[in-house]
Amino acid sequence: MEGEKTIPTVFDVAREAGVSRGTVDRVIHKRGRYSADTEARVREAIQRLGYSANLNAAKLSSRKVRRIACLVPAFQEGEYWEYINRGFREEARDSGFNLELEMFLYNQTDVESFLQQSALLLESTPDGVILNAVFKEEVASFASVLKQKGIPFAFLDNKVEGQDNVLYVGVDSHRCGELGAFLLLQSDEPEEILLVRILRDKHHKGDPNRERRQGFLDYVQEHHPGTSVHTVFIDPETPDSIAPALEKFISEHPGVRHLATTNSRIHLLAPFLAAHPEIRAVGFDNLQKNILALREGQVDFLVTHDIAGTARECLRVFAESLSRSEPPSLRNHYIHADILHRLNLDYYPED
Amino acid sequence: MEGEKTIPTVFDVAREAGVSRGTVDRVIHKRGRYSADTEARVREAIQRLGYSANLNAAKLSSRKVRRIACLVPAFQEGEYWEYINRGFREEARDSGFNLELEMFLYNQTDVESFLQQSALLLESTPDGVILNAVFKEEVASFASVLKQKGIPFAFLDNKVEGQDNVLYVGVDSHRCGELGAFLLLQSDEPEEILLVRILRDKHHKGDPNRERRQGFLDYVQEHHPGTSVHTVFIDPETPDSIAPALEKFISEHPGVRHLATTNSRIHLLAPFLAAHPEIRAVGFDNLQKNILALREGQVDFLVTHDIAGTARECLRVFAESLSRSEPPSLRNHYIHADILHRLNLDYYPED
DNA sequence: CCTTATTGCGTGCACGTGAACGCAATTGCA
DNA sequence: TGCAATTGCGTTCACGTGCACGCAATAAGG
Repeated sequence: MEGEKTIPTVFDVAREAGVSRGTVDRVIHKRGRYSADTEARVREAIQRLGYSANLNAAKLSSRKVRRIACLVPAFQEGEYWEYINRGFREEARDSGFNLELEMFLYNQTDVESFLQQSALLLESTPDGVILNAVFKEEVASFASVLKQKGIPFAFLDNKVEGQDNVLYVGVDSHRCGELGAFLLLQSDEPEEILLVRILRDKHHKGDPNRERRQGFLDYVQEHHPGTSVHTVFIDPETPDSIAPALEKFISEHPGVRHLATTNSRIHLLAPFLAAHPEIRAVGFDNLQKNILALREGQVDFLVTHDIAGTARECLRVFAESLSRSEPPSLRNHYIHADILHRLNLDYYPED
Repeated sequence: MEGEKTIPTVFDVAREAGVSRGTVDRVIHKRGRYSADTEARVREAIQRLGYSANLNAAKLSSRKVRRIACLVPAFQEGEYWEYINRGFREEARDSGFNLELEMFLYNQTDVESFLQQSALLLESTPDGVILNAVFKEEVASFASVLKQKGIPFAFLDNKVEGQDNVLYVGVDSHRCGELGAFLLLQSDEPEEILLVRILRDKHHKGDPNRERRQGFLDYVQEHHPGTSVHTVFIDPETPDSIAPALEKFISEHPGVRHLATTNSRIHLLAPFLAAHPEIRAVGFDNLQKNILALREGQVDFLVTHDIAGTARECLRVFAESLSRSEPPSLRNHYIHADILHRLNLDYYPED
């Protein structure tokens, strides 16, 4: 009919700018060999036509292997970061671009290992980096190095402030913490609740869940000022000690009916919770074991997001921005937080 | 290194089957001009190599326009089906295939208009049909006609039973109804609750939310057997009469503290709910106006799914199956139901 | 001023698929 | 038997992009 505006191609841009297709391509990918004047004309033509590359054609054509380095915590089977890793692998496999992952895994409880892995990463000179900001200062200075070296990077799941124009993909952790607290307390007004912290080493430096926990505490303080939050530390390395420790706490505080964790391992408390059906429990993250605890009723709600899907999304957006040789159009790519309950977990992506 | 299995192409299949690339293509797309023997060899080669077409290349190459007819309820601005329509349009625009939508919109309250539109649809002989099953029997017989004519089709959001090997994309409505009831009641045990039904004509035949409402009622009956459900009908055409009608009900049943709707228009009750903060309210579907009521605290929870996103997903999967000239690999494509609350609505897809 | 880099630009191939075209062999029909 | 229609198959172009290559014009260096 009348609209029928056909999508512009490089050829249209070339014609509009009065140059050849190859020149347009060189400008777009900043591969040099063109004059400032030509660049201006080409960019203007791109603007005017509203051109953007056909991703299908780009993927089909791209023969170059892009090496993406992932600087994330090491993991054991079934842990949070294994899900992230799986998301990365899946996306790399069928993104259409030729992505090659190089994993640099550090120990979350050991700054030294982070520094070591980040040094190794620099040696391998990848085409791009995806990283998680566990150790705030160290990550910030590492980010500066990347920026200075001209290596594009993106934050997954955790960012450091003050890094502008950088992609971040992840949830609003503080808000998730609030949401967890809301779901735990809802219409109740308990005098005391229990926050279980599951840590290998309670004195180490990194704290990936700080914002989430802060959100939880902020919510309690604001909406339930009469409620006091007890904290119990448990060590995931000695699972047998968990139930006794909690039983001891409960015997000392028999009024407690509400429990939460702020990391991803509430499943470790499942045996204890099974023995205490009167305790309402809220946890985070859709690990398979957590889902199981939810399905069996030991946990009431999980606040989560599609972990592997988030990693995929992060790599996808990042790879697209690399293919355009330009920073991602969206700086902060916030992921929706899901409330998971026994009644809506069946079709949740890969539980 | 050793794995390095490269993804097989049509050429690999052709070599494996001892024929040319064109022959493989004709077999895959069932375009005739090949012997039964050849077909067998080609199919076996496809199996053996695990071949599946490169979607990027397919999209790039496909010049054919595919006409998809959508047989769905007519809508006004801001209504549920407008979101669906938007999802269709977006996906058609940037699916990469050359999709051309033809909308056949019928009046949900009028079987005749459905029959009329479905007749018009048949006349236009589309390449595929996406439809919603409002009038069960009529849809079932229409589906038979489509099957007999060899026109592929898919159900969105509502299906009729007994249609095998057909794509369905949507939520588990019964389960969503249960979830809504759970969220409404949670730890409470009220004597009576109010179910508001918003209908233009309470005697018409179609009932798109029957399963959802049934799920709601089933949950109440099973988990709160002491609770009685009152139903009030209101007419969306006369919004001024809504609040008075509900006030009247409340004055007659002063104990009611829980309210739900099972269609998508709880936003119509926002003024009433604003005047009754003591009433807990749960609704369905992330219409902008519903989101607003959630944000402002008149509604406590929405049970929903990404409406436009679901429509996109439906069209995407359907178009892919058309391009493969084969029924979709997954028959029932269930969509996860989301629990929406004031604290997790900010990053929900297009509210 | 001559030789060699460098700059600026155009051309051509490849990616994997869809689908039209063309050609030979076979079949159908009178 | 003769000629057209059909069947079975291979070849070729097009889709839009990335990127290597190649050629001319200019700049750099002796």
